[in-house]
Amino acid sequence: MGNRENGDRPTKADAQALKGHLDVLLLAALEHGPRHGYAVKEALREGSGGRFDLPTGTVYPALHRLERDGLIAGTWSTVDGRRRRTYRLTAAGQRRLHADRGEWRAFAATITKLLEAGAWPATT
Amino acid sequence: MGNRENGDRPTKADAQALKGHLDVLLLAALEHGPRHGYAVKEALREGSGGRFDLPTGTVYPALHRLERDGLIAGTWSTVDGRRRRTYRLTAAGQRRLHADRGEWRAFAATITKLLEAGAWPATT
DNA sequence: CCCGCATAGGTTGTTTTACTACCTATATCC
DNA sequence: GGATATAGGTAGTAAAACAACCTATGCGGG
Repeated sequence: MGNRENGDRPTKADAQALKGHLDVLLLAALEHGPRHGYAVKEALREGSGGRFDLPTGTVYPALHRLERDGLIAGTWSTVDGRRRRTYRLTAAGQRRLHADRGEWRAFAATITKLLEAGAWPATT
Repeated sequence: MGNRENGDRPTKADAQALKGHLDVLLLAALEHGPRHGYAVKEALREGSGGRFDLPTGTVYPALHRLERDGLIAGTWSTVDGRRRRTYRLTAAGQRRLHADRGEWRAFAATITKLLEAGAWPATT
């Protein structure tokens, strides 16, 4: 048995800061049309310039979670003998994406303000 | 006995998305002079417009972690009979702050690009 | 005088989340 | 025949933030 030495190879150890922000990215990846799981993973990698090169152990469970919560819907198909689960955004998923996008803007703006402008109350 | 019904009151349940980004905020709060733990917590709350009103169970362990890692240094003092642990940024902490600030910029820019501009590879 | 609140410091235990490390299987290129 | 890319997973671990507790002092209102 075989590819024990292979598995996944994340290489760019940078994506650990995603914590609460992975879901909104996955939803956004499906915004302009359905993709299958592996294609979502690849789109995230390419679209981020290699920054978010996530292992399958991160992407697949996250997609299962989103499907369980009714934000995306998946259907099985077979292409060239390979099983594919193609996901599309549900109406609830679109609403969540819209809301989370606003959340991200506010969140990022707040952190950026504190980090860049040094907008802290007086030290005394 | 007593204040069982009090404890902490986070009110704005918004800070759970901080995940990987709390440390850099705490370091930045100490950039322009030392503060004691409670003052760091309050500065974060006020400086964020109430967005990051973190419970003590989040702030104190995080400060302990930063101190353990040598990024901040704490000293005890007593003011009006109240114990205070005042923290200052170490040289290592300043370097980390500088590095993490750059990390945040890149991270935020990547997510914003994917969310706002829809910079995804073709769905096909 | 006592109560509650703000200040100041914790701790314990839970949950969520991403990651590491595995595993199966097919098609293609060398 | 072997490696790699594609395509799907799972199990177990580690970290981080949170909820819920706890102690203690000073001060203001009733």
